[in-house]
Amino acid sequence: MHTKADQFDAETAEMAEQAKALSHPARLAILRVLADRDECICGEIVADLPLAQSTVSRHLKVLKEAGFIQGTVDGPSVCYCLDPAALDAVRDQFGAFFEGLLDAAPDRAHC
Amino acid sequence: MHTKADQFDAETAEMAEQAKALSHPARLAILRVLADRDECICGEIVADLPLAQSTVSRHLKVLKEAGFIQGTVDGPSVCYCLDPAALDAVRDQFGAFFEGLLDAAPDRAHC
DNA sequence: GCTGTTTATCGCATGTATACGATGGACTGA
DNA sequence: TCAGTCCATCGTATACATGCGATAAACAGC
Repeated sequence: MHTKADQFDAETAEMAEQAKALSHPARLAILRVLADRDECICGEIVADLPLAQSTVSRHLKVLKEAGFIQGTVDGPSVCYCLDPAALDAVRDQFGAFFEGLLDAAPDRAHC
Repeated sequence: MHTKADQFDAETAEMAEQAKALSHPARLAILRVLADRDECICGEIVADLPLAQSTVSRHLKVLKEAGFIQGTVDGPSVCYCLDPAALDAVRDQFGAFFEGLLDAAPDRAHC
């Protein structure tokens, strides 16, 4: 067996999954490209990254499975866009997590 | 060669590293334990998690290398604590990242 | 010094992630 | 229909991640 993630609660597991989706620079770069450029054609993303087309496609799949982006077929090409609602939710979740840590931590510097 | 992370800018690479440190439920659980409990002895953390001592020690090392926690030797045991300054910085960095995405994205729903 | 406790590290096994080229399927336009 | 374009997936290779038991290193107390 490789991972024991099952033994943690669902919320924690979900957050870890989301962090994992953000844990590769190529995927962060893809998100930035989608936010910055006015188009979202897959081919343009590939052209912007120093990676092979098949590799970028794989990263796009990870981001899609994590819910960060959507992809719609547009004739021969595919249009990828950010999912603002999902990003908003994830931002709130991470924000709440860090707040929870920081609320309890600062007064406990016994180290 | 396995990763091409070198081909992305340092800021992106650093953020990916931090996300990777948060990408396992055991590590999120460790951070919560350190925030919630009034002690931070390694042995207590091990007792709280469904993992072997050696595995927890490995996760602690990852969190330490990412800067999220500090460990100080206290006699025979080791006292781990959150690093509030580091957590604050990471929270701001992630917050700014998501804000940057959301500022540009919402009006671009061509998908 | 010896012994027991505590934690880090090593060795090993297994599963996952990343990358690329090659292939295939879907669509467009001649 | 046929050729060309675009993208996803497959196959393969390699590196990393996770887990455990066993062992080592550091310390406390006797």
